[in-house]
Amino acid sequence: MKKKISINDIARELGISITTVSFILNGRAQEKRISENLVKKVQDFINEVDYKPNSLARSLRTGKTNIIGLMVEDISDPFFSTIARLIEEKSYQNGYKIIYCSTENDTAKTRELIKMYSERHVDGYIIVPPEGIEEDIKTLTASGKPVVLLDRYLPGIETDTIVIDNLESAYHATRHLIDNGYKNIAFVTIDSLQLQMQERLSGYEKAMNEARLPQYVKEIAYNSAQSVPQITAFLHRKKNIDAVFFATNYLCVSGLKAISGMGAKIPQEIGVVSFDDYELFEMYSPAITTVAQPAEQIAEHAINLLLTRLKKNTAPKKVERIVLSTSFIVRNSSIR
Amino acid sequence: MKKKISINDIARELGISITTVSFILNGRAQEKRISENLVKKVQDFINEVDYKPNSLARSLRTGKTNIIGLMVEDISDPFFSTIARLIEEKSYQNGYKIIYCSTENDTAKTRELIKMYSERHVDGYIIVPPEGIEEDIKTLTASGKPVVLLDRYLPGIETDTIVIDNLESAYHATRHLIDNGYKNIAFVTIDSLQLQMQERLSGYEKAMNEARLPQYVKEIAYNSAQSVPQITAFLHRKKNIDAVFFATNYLCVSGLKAISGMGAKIPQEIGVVSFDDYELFEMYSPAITTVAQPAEQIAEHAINLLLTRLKKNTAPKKVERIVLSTSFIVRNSSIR
DNA sequence: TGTCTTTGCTAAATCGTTTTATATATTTGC
DNA sequence: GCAAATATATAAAACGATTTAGCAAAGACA
Repeated sequence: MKKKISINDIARELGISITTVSFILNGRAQEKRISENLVKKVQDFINEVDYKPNSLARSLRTGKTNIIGLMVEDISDPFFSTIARLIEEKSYQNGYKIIYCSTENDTAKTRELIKMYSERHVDGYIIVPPEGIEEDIKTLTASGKPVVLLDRYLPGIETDTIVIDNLESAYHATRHLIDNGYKNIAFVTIDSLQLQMQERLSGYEKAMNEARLPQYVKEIAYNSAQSVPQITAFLHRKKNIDAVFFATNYLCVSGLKAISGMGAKIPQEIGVVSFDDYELFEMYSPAITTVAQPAEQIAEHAINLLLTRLKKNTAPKKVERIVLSTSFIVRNSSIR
Repeated sequence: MKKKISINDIARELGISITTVSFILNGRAQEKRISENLVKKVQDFINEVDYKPNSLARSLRTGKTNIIGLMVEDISDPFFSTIARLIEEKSYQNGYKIIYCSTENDTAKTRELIKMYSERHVDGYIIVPPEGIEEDIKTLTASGKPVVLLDRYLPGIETDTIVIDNLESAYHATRHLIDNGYKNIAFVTIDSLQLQMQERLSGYEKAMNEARLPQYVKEIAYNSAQSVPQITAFLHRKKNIDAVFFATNYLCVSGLKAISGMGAKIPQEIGVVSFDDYELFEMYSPAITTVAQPAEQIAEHAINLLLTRLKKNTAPKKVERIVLSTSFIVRNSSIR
């Protein structure tokens, strides 16, 4: 249990002041006209004893922690974990650490987590916001901390946001089913007022209206343990449905269980398309057609925006609102 | 950008000393004989202005951060993310926060991460250790920080460890294939000296030896992008193989791709069993038989052990070495 | 009345940094 | 040769908490 060495020890050991050591440590030696001789001596000593500044003390003094708080819906969801990994990597290269957590789309939990992050003095936030968190985000930005929102657009919040073109993507996916001859296409989504979900619905509606086809929308409670029986019941009730467009990957997983449980054949008896790609969809038989979000791009934009805000402490001149487009991956489940 | 309130502000505002405020804050009012009157006044004020102590300052002074560092192999692997979630939940209930990261089984990266955690002054560690990290772990425990190791046993390291019974589990899985009439059973594993992998191999060997059956072992490099073609080539070369036991879930995923690419029928032409359960295995056709690790138990034991060490700052009297047993989930892929 | 306890509170040191203001030599300019 | 400029380094005040040691007033006891 050896004692950690401090800047004081170094100064005492070398018979100089801690101010000098601090300046050298922070690369301000030249600016502060410390002789090269002394700089070398200090650096050598620091290397020798493997001294690392105490980050707590430093943060306490400077008010910066070099930590970014990342809040996604569910870190075990492949879509979000991919994004987290990419953001983490980029942050490290820029001297920032990431701490992440899952909101589970729970407003109260998210509120708690924001509070916790703020108590830990993170320098900036990247958040996939649940419903009803608007005020907390506002408080955050008002406190001067940069915030980048992902995946969802919150009307009335003046902060950088990165979303995908949900309406267009859903429209395209629905059209694909229509073009493959499906007529009674259902849209299975979650019971959420989140704008991105509404837009996916609008995309579906637009395509169906254009084609003058009947619409079947089923809403499932988020995180419901009953999603499989609920979807099964829905499909049983509407026997003429010949295709389903699932609004998220986990809904589709439940849907596949339901369809398989009913013994229906994909794609002959029922066509399937899902939002958000997933390894399972590629390996399932038949492979599932999906709308894939550009995870790399999302991560890239998010961290770049945040880093820009962190670098220049000036208030953002203009809020950025980035809309990315998705790619549509056609697999067997939607072709007949 | 309003200023945060400090303990100083409170003391000044109420015309008392910060010492008093601090005592009340830390629940030592009674012990320190602060009058109930004053306690109430201070607490009311604190609630009113929503004061939160600065955690950096507190940690700097106390040397405790109330943060646990969790390092798993890959946070996007369902096995590890499940464990992470469980550990996180339990920690919160005990006033500890978790920060986690993925080692990717990379020794150098892990070393970096340990250093980073140590610089952040985490109070304790839960680590899934890669190969060659023994010395770093020793340094850690020597520095007095409690460390709990998961999933892998490191010989010669005196610290609490939680593992599963790899040999017995692998033996059981192999026996299952033998009992189902498979004769030429291959074992596909990673090229790692990690003890848990060696034990899985031993379990396979033991069962095969007992049954006097020929052994086919294929090692794939960890994180190899070539795992699918490598497994394909292996199966092509050894045409008589009629079953494969995969040592990890990601190897099995690659294996399924290989088998599907070759057009072989599971389980008629080739039986499959995997270590580590995965949602994909349940949904695959046919569903894949697996050895499932007791994630809840692992998480529970890990956090309990660590919390015990953190509570009593006394040095551990005796290191705990917990061996948990797995459950074997029989699905279609291994029955004929 | 004088001493001893108890009650109720606080001053000041400390954790390990950064940063502002300042001190002391040494050079330069003229 | 003297003032001004420059080079080199430092003392001390923050940052916001915890904790040790101790002080004054009031009550208890003889």
